[in-house]
Formats: sequence, structure tokens, C-alpha cells
Amino acid sequence: MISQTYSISDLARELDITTRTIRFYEEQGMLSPERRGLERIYSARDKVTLKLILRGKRIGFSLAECRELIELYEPSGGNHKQLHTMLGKISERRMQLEQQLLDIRQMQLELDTAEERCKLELDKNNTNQMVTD
Amino acid sequence: MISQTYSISDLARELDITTRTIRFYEEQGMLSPERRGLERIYSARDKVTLKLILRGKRIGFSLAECRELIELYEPSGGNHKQLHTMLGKISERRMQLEQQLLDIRQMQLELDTAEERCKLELDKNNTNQMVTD
DNA sequence: TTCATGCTTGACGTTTACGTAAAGGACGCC
DNA sequence: GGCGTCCTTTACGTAAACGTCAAGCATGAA
Repeated sequence: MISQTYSISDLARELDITTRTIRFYEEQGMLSPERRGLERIYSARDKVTLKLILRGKRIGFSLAECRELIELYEPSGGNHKQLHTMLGKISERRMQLEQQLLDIRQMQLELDTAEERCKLELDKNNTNQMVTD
Repeated sequence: MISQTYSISDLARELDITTRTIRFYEEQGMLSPERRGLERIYSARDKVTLKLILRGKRIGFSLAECRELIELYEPSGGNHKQLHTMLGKISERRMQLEQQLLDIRQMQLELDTAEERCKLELDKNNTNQMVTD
């Protein structure tokens, strides 16, 4: 089976980003698609990388942080020290993610409160309406 | 009991941000501290607002989004339509937070994989080391 | 052939979120 | 009264993450 490939606009459509964005990520060294002449040919792996970037962005990672994540994913076969560095970075990310989970839960609680207040206000208004009817 | 107040550098120290940042948030209409002459006097409520902003930033919200959250928090006593608008925004935020939770869990899984691979590599290196000893 | 469509590479523009001086007022202290 | 410290405003600078032309190549359809 021939592995699937994509044009730049294929990916742009499917992932709902612009081609400019994809080229920009390449400029930043986060992608290096094959070429057929000048034309870029993206593999399934490139698509996974892009999804990884987009997921990172949704939770507020900078592109630099996303790049680190990508590097963690590339089996670079590093030496002893590099491997320890990677493990360190992984545990840092883990801690950040835990903090984000806490922050999200807290926000959800705050949204609960805000929603309650809104609904109370609406009830109050409806009651007034009924009285003045 | 007199409610506690803070100077700008008090808050900067406590929240680990610069005074420039705090003034910037004020420029953006997210804070409006009392004044004693020119000097800014911050209340406990201002501090809560700042924490809300910082929490938002940690999970990747823009300042514009943070401002919306703050507005949801101010009991503006809006009219019927405004209240429905607010409820809409609240449910939008909820959906975004749910997506972020999914993204974070996915990232955690990916970190698991990356960590496994690192550890396997380390084991392999150690084994080689033992053989060559 | 001409035209539309999709791709390419520059290269300058823009928004966000502050950083970083510059210049100065107010206050406690030695 | 001078010094240090903290505060102020004004204003230009900057990094990140693209947006937005401009100009041009390739290729299939009319």
C-alpha cells in the first residue's frame, strides 16, 4: 500500500488553517515535507505533526513549546545526557499540564457561579414582568 | 475591619508579574483601582481580578478573552438580552474548556509514550555499557 | 493560445502583550 | 537639603504568529 500524501491546500482545508500558516511552521523548522520540484508533498507523519502543533496551540503553548514537543516525538536516538534532558522536559510539561487542569477546573467552577447569577437575574426579571403585567 | 489594600509593587511581588504588566491591564480596561492622588490603591477585588487574568493566561486565553471572563464576573445587572448573551458566552467557554481537557489528556498520553521510549533507550545504552565493560 | 487554478518564493504589514528607557513628583530619613 | 525609594506618565521598541500583497511558474480545460 502506498502511503497517503497531501498537498499543502489539502492539509489547510482539512485542518482548517491557511497555507501561509503551514509554510510558516516549516520556516520555523517544525515541518520538512518532501518536494516534487518546488511543490510540497506532505506525509501522514507531517499531518500528525501538524495536529500536534494545533493541539498545543489550543492549550496555549507557544510555537517554541510545540517544537519541543515535536522533538520529544522524534526518535533522535540521543545519547545519555540528551535522554536525561528529554526526561526532564517531559516531567516539566507534565507539571504544566497538571497546573492547567487545576486552572480549567477552577474556571469551570467560576462559570458555574456566573451562570447561576445570570439565571437568578433572569428569574427576577421574569417575576417583575409578571407583577407589572 | 478595614479591607486590605495593596500598592502596585505589592501585587507585582505577590503575583510575580511586573508593575508594567499591571498598568497595561489597566490600560486595557481590565482593572480600575482607586487612587490616592496619582498613586494606585488596589483592593482585594482587584487582586482577584488579576488572579483571574493570570489563570486565564496559563491556559492560553488572550487578554480579550480574559476581559470577557471578567465582565461575566461583574454583576452588571444587565437586561434580558444581555443576560442571554452572557449565558451564550458562558456555554461557549465551557465547550472550549472541555476541548482543552481533551487536548491535555491526549498530551499526557503522548508524554507517556515519549517517556517510555526515552527509558527504553537508556536501558539499551546501559546494557551496551555493561557488555563493553 | 489564453485562461483559470494551484503552487511557489519573497517581503512588508499587523496585532498582541508587554519591555524599556526618559523624565519627573512625593515622601521618609540622616 | 540631599539621597534613596517608590510612584507616576509618555512613548518608542520588540518578539511571536501569522496576514497580505506581489510576481511568477506549471498545468489542464476551453
